[in-house]
Amino acid sequence: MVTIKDVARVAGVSTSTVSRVVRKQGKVGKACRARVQKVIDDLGYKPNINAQALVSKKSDSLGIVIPQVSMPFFGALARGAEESTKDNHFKVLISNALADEQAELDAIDSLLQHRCTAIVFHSIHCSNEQLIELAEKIPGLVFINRLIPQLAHRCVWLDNNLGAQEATKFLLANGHENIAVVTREDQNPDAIVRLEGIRTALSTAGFPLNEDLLVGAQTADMDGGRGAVKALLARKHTFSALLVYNDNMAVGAVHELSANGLKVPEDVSVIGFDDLLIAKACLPQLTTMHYPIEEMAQYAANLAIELSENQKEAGRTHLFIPHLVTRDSVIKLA
Amino acid sequence: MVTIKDVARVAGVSTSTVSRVVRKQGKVGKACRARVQKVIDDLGYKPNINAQALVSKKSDSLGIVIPQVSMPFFGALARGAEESTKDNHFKVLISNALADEQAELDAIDSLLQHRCTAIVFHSIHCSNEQLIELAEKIPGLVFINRLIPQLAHRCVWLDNNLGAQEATKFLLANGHENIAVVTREDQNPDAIVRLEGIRTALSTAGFPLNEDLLVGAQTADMDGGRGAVKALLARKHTFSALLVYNDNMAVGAVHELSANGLKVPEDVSVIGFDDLLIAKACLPQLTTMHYPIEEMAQYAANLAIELSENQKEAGRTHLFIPHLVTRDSVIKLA
DNA sequence: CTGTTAGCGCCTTCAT
DNA sequence: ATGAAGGCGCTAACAG
Repeated sequence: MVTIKDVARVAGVSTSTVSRVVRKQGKVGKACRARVQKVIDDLGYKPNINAQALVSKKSDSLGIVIPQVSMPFFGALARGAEESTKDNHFKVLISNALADEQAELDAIDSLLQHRCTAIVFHSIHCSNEQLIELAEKIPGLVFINRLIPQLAHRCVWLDNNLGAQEATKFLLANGHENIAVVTREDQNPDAIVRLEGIRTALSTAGFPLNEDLLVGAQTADMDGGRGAVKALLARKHTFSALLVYNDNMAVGAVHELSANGLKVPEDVSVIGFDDLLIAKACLPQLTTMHYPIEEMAQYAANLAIELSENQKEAGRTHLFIPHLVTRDSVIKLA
Repeated sequence: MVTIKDVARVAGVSTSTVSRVVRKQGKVGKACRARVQKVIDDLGYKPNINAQALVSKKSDSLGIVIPQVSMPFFGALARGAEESTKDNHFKVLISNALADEQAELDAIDSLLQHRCTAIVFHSIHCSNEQLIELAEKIPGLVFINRLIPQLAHRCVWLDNNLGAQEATKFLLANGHENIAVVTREDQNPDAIVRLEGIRTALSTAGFPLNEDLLVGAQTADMDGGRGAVKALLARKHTFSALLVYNDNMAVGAVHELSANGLKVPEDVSVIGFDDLLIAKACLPQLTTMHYPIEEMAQYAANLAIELSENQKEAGRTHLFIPHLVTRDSVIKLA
């Protein structure tokens, strides 16, 4: 590997000068700059990023901590974050932390060891208190998909309540009154908020949620959706529409309905949440709430970088709004 | 950030000693080691990875270059690579390079600047010559999903020909003789090899491919699949089964067939390739060839790390074999 | 404008 | 078994 010294020697200047032309800052004579640049090109010199990070006490990496890159939702998140690094030459360091609280903490730790100063954190296991403590230590830490009241200006999140209301209202507007709801069984905060939104919209419209039509899924994937619908059908209550926590579960729901001879949307309308590829792959294509996770991640990444560079925290809020994507899984009732 | 000096001072030893206990190598007195370790724990000392990389001239990062993390196939690849870092404490540095040759080269460059010595490269734009040149410079560079004959021991790839034959034979075994094929229009090497496999299997069985039943898709996604089937149907030839380049396209194909009143698998059987989540989301669930990309990536990552550490190249070959996953999109003809 | 001088945090001989 | 010294590649004052 050719170093700055090699360039300096060949160009007949000091390393400082080379450093200056590399980073295009500081005053360098026109002729001199050209000469050095030529040597740099000729030798194919590339600065050692580790050395740069060492001396400047920060790296040019944006860290992101998510449960799993391979899950489409988080893949999209990673993609969005990466998009924001196109301009500034940042690299994305991904830390997967699916397991538990400790895994998340370790992931952050590892990023810190790399002197990552800008981090986007999608935490599902840590407590608000823990996150607040972390945030104090790391100015460039931003939370995504989570609202921590005391740290609102460092959180980029989605209005799940509004989204759920919107979805509900759409069903209502299409004449559905017997609406079944598939939520998550676990304590997932998003699930709780969405369910609240659903209840609100339903009550407001004068059709309060029939608790017999509420089922919980054990897992937030297709299997979970199938299982929940199976349980729902076993109850033998009638419903004309199904409001599902997310697209994966919704697809599972469609499968289970179909396996029971119920056609979507003719017999049952289904609406999802997220708008992942899977929603378009489903037949009928799923009507769903679009979750702008890529944009959110890009925004969060920019925010993290900004915060890591200028300490001052902009007082703005970072709330995103989902919107309805109408496809083929919801039918208008006569 | 607490440094090695801080630990040394508090523990009353030299930095060398601390360094020794941190890396658990070299001789250190039992009592001394315990004392130092305690200080390390108390202070929460974590070595600065950039400094380590600088002095040791290599980083603990595994680089991977792929077109896009957000595409499920590559997400799975990233996941596999990451899996291999669980043991050794490596971190995964992802470089997305979708655009072109230059983007791929830049991605490698950037990894090199980080002193990544182990790299898994999924190249779709570079020429064999370019890759061979790179491989000479980077001992820990491994190619995935691509066979470069001169570099076979550095390539981890899939037997696409065999896979395509297998898929074809399965259709044949189910009584299908009029088999339509949806391939990719571009010069994608995998597409070429798979098509060869299909031709071979078909000819061997005595039903050489009817060229009228061969269509190319413009893109390798759902839309591409739809478009290709649309074109195929316009030709008004009969066929009982559809062999599609990959799952995304196959799902598009199912949609287009369905839009034309053709039911899968009753009217037309469909088989895909990859076995992504989307194959299971499709209704009917897609019968497809499982592409063990996660295992392959994990293997490739291990190989890259191994090669980067011990120069000697194991003379083994790294060929993976896809296998059939039978689901609901293929019917047995009477 | 350009060069000199000090480190950044860590590891690696080489002494002791 | 432990410490001292030097240097990895680069940048940041400070001199000229």
